[in-house]
Amino acid sequence: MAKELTPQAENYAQWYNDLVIKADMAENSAVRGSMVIKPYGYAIWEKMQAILDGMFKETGHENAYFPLFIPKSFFSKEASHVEGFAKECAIVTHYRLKNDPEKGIIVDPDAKLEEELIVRPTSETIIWDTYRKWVQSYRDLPILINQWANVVRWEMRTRLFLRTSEFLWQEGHTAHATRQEAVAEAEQMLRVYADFAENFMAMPVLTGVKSPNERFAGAVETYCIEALMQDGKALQAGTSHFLGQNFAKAFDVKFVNKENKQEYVWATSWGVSTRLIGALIMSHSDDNGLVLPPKLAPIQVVIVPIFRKEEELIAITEKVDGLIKDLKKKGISVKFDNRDTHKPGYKFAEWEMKGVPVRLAIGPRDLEKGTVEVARRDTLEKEVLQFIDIADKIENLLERIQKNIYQKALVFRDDNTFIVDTWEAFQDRIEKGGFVLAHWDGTPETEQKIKEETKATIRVIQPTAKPETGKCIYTGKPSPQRVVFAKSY
RNA sequence: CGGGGUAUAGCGUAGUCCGGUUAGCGCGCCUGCUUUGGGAGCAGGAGGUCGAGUGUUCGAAUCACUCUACCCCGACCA
Repeated sequence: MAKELTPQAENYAQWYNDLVIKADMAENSAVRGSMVIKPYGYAIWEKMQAILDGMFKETGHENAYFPLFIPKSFFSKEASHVEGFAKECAIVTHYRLKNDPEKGIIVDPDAKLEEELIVRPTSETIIWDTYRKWVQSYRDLPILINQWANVVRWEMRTRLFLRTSEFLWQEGHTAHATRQEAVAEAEQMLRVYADFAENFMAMPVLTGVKSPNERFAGAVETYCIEALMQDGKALQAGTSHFLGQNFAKAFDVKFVNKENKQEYVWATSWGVSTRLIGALIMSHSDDNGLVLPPKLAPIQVVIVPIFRKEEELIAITEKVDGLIKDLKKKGISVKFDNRDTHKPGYKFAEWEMKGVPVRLAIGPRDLEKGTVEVARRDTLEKEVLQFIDIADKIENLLERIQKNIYQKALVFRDDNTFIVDTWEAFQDRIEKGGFVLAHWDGTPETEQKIKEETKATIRVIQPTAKPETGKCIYTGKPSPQRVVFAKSY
């Protein structure tokens, strides 16, 4: 009973923390705000990486790697970019330590850097400084590059996966000859993210653009996918930015177009991070632990043998050997948990905590009857099935689980999306959580005031199929469309 | 950076107010036997510079001062 989670209903934040620790995904490290990602958590990240990486390559991108350190001066080149990141930068000032007879190891004051280095909070500056050298003609464009990297943002408060001082992510940085092409790229990558969120993470997302207040520092337009967590708070799960010519101008990246005229290059950047693991957890999991969508589960099927004697284990092993091969042939990852150091009940609880989608239990009784017990993690249902054709049945079940948890999350989101027309109803609804669709007069001032009074921000402005005019919830001024408000992570 | 709190074995904690033998308990860990279809039982065992430093005292986990780290609430944020 050592591994009980705080129930969600009692304290959602505590539940989340307990789960990350007890499912063995990550733990806090000796460095404030930085976590150790443990093998099981990292395996989930590797699955995400592999799928996203494939999608990026499918859309024509290549991977490259840029330095961790960025000269301080680079940051001052794009004004709003500096403003956005200045308050959360780690800075390298020295390059050597020395022994001090009194204080032990100290920073060698003689080893001060001429120019301090910033540990990258994002790589636009160093990348655009590099792109300058790569681009002369329209024939050099587009540049479609992604990098998998770690970045550092010195956050005041951190939470495992959701906000850590150092985090892993990917950042795409593209350069284009025209505005239209860059906008199309930013929109394309938003669709890639939405596709990944919905079809792999089984997490429904709203897509659209950010309000000016919430825009990325240096962007002309920020597109985002926005998900609703089980506690009614929104989570920004991925962003794609149309950067206009801001960085090209700041770093003087020009090209000669077909008409032999100098033009600044158009840019995009886009990223998702290990925060997605937090999103995954808070989309599907329950008081028994993690619930993973089959497409991202490091282990999709676990087989727990039930045995007293060595001979029984041998018989079971023989029985499941073919099944394991069949499943692997189908690309399904299987773990045969034949440890004799733990009892079946312990294993059941452990794999439940770790969110393995399908668990098979097989013991002497099953061997006699030619059956196997199949348990699914999402519904916690168990049934005894004939062993015949079991690999096909499991393959089918995994697909059903993937669909079911998406459907469940979708219903939850729809049940927690509200249309509100009065300020009183708005305040009340925001307090209770969920997405709130309301009219807004379009000004940053109003958004700011709403944030100050309710802590809610505009999460996303969705593209409008049918514009619905109305009056701003706060000022009563005319509004062209509803926007999505929520309290967020 | 403001406000509040905590620091005792791998983890969770009792003891601190009111100083006094060997710092107690649960989980986990190790050994043995019995167990194994939902987190096993019994028996034995190992494991502690009581966050760090200084002071008060015959004597400090306990009192005083200083420092450090972490947690919670705010402002900031993927």
